[in-house]
Amino acid sequence: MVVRERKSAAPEISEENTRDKILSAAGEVFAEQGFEGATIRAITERAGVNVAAVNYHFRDKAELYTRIVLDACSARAAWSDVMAEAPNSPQECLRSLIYHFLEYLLDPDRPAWKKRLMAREMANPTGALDELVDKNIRPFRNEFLMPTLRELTGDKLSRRQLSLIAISVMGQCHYFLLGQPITQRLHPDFKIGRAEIAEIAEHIARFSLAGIAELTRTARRS
Amino acid sequence: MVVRERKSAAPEISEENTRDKILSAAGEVFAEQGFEGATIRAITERAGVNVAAVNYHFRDKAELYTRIVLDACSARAAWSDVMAEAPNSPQECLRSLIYHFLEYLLDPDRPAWKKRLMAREMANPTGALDELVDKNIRPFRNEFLMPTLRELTGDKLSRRQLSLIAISVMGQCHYFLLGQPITQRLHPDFKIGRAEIAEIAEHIARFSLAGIAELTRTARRS
Amino acid sequence: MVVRERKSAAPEISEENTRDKILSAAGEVFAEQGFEGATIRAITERAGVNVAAVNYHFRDKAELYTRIVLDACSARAAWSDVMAEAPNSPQECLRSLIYHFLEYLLDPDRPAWKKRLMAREMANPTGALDELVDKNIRPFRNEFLMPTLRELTGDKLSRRQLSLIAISVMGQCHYFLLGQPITQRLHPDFKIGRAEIAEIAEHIARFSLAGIAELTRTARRS
Amino acid sequence: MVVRERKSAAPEISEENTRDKILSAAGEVFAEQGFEGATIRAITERAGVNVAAVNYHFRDKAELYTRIVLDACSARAAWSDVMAEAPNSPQECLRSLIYHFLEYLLDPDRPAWKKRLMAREMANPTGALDELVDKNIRPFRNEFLMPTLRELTGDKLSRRQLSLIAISVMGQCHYFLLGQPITQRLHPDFKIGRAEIAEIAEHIARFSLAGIAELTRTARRS
DNA sequence: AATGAATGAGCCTTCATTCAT
DNA sequence: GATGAATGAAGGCTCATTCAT
Repeated sequence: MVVRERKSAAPEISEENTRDKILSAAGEVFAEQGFEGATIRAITERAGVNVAAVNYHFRDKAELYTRIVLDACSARAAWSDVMAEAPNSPQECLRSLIYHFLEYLLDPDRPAWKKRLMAREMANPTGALDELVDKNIRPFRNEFLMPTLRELTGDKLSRRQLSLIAISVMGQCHYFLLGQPITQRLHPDFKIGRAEIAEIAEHIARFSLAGIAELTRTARRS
Repeated sequence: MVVRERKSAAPEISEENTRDKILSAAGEVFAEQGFEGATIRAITERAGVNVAAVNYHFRDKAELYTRIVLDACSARAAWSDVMAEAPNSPQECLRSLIYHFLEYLLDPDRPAWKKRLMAREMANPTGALDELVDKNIRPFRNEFLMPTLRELTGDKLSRRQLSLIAISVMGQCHYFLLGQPITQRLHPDFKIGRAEIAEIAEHIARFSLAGIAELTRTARRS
Repeated sequence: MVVRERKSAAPEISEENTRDKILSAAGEVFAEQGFEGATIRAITERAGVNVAAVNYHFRDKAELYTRIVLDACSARAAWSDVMAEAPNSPQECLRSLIYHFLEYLLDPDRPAWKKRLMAREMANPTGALDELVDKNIRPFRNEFLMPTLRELTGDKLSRRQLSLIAISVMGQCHYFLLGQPITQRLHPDFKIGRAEIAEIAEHIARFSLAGIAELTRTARRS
Repeated sequence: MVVRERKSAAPEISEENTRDKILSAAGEVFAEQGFEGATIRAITERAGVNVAAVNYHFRDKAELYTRIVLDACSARAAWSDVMAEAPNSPQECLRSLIYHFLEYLLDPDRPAWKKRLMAREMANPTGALDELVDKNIRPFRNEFLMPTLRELTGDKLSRRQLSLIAISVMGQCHYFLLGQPITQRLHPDFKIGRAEIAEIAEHIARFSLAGIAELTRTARRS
């Protein structure tokens, strides 16, 4: 379809090579259609390359998919860097954690298909999820969220209760990504931009801090 | 379309008719493989019936899928019936709502594939989600959850704030279904039985009531 | 779509490429079985190529059929070229027209299946007939036959009468193609070769010129 | 679809039985779609009967088709009856023959699908044509048309020439049936009712009588 | 006589992949 | 590195037919 003519002897720098063109196109298509629904032809056509190119550059359709999902789900930066300037108070710390976790999930600067793909992978794991959890989610929980929660609750709560609280916090955040098909239907005019992320983070933080405080208070009584 | 009455004198328990055999088999296959991944042949083979049977009893692969998803996602009873014995205090009412919503999502008596399928459809909508939201989710939110939240907060909060609270509540619940692939990886020994549903519901209720109270209190001050 | 150039040094005569193999085979099969009766498998098997080849080179079974029918029905050359050396007298002109029209329909050098296919399409239109009429039949009638008839009749006859005469002339010719199943049964030993075409054309010409003259004469009297 | 209730104990006379309903419906469907294109389901649905009824009353789809084609192609009455009042002059006789042959082919009182089916069978014989030719066409030609032509031409013409004349006459007539797809495209507003049949017959008669006379005259000279 | 359910064969099409260049 | 052509394996669906009632 799209014929490209090489006119200059010197290879043009701005011209994406076939491999990259495939990666971009495949990300969108996989995000829209899922692994089974996407076809190699749809990908190569959108990329403007030959059908055989996928099998040439990547071994497989599956191989290409894995490569793309892993890239889409990898964190921007290590949590420790993001959290560097975290304030002293555990309340502020949780607020910051929630904000950055939300931003990790919903960052409007990231191409939409990456978020879509991550949501897809979370609901329907194909193997990339293990790596995603190991590299991003579990460190966030174990090294940042849980310590903060412990600090907030003293040693009043059992591990089980702490876990439930962690789930409550992360669940509220994740829901904005995973539950999007539902929330979009319930609130059709609810858009998520940079401002909304801040608003939502503030809401979740206050909501959760109150819940944590309450659970801690009642635990003290028992 | 196809109405069937069993009039045979001897009640044959183990004998299913073709239509039902297809429904059972298709549910599992769709849950395992998704709509695109499932093949009619896989379904009919597992059901032990002819390939053409799907086309005869249901019009389409898509029609069969829709029928199954809607059935898998439909609430056992109308929310109004479930809520009949709801107590007077709005706090208890919210507690009850959360419990029943969680039970709707996680009911251990339901075959596992139904929950899997519901999660799949929510993360990866195919058209059946619209009906699912219209019939189950939206009524729950608009006719039960929101009124209770309004009662709990008086008229102190804006619609936006109420919506965020509703999302926080539903998000915590939904996360136990949608986020299962993640929670299973984070807490490998976390099983969800009848007892856990009660425990989780109680946790979410207390956590959320505190959050609601706090947001209401701070709103009053302004 | 698919442009192909043979650049190989050795002119391989017997080797056809896949596309051409399909065209040959499909022509015969369609002529024998009709569009509905023919199966892609029958075509590809006879062509000795893969089933998917039809879909690759032509989009559809329907597309392939259309392509073949249009090719089978297209005149060897434009009528204007054929008529270049037409003589001056309108009588001779009509004679020539009839001959060339008959030759277009019955040309013994054309593979028999092309004629069969043309007859089939004329009796059982599938959409290709529209184009066939527009490109071949209507120009012949409007630009060549009708002017000649007008010249032969002066302005003595109404449009309706001229149309009927045109139908009489074309009907006699067409009948040798369309009515072949009947004429073969009535005259089993009636073969149509190059000589017969000339004989038939001469017959139709003399028969028709007399009819035209008679109709013109009686019209003059009124 | 169409549920029919038997209310009266006595079988109603006006109610077509299943067999007849199939015959009516099948005629139309076969005429529209051809043998291969028609489906048993289309027929039984139009007839308002069960799918299995065709195989029950007729053995086959093929059997049903044959039955219908034979019926559609059978002549209304024997030619000898139709020709009873034929006038003495051979000219008038030919005129009458042409009219009745045209009427046989185009009779507006006959359901349109019968004509369509006959045309289909003539262009694309499936076996019923043999009987059609034997019973209707050949007798017309041999016992009525040829004798009249012989009378008109004396013994001036060879058998071959007489045959060609017969073909010219019958071809003009047949073309109004077989060539309808073409004539409709060339003359979109050309309808064939009872009046047109008379007009066409008169035209063909005068046209042909002149042709015959001319061929006879020139033959005499040689 | 008539029917709803069920069947197996087969059709068109599409897909991921490979081959020759 | 990159491509157009070609392939075999299914896949969804439809069809004529038969079975049990």
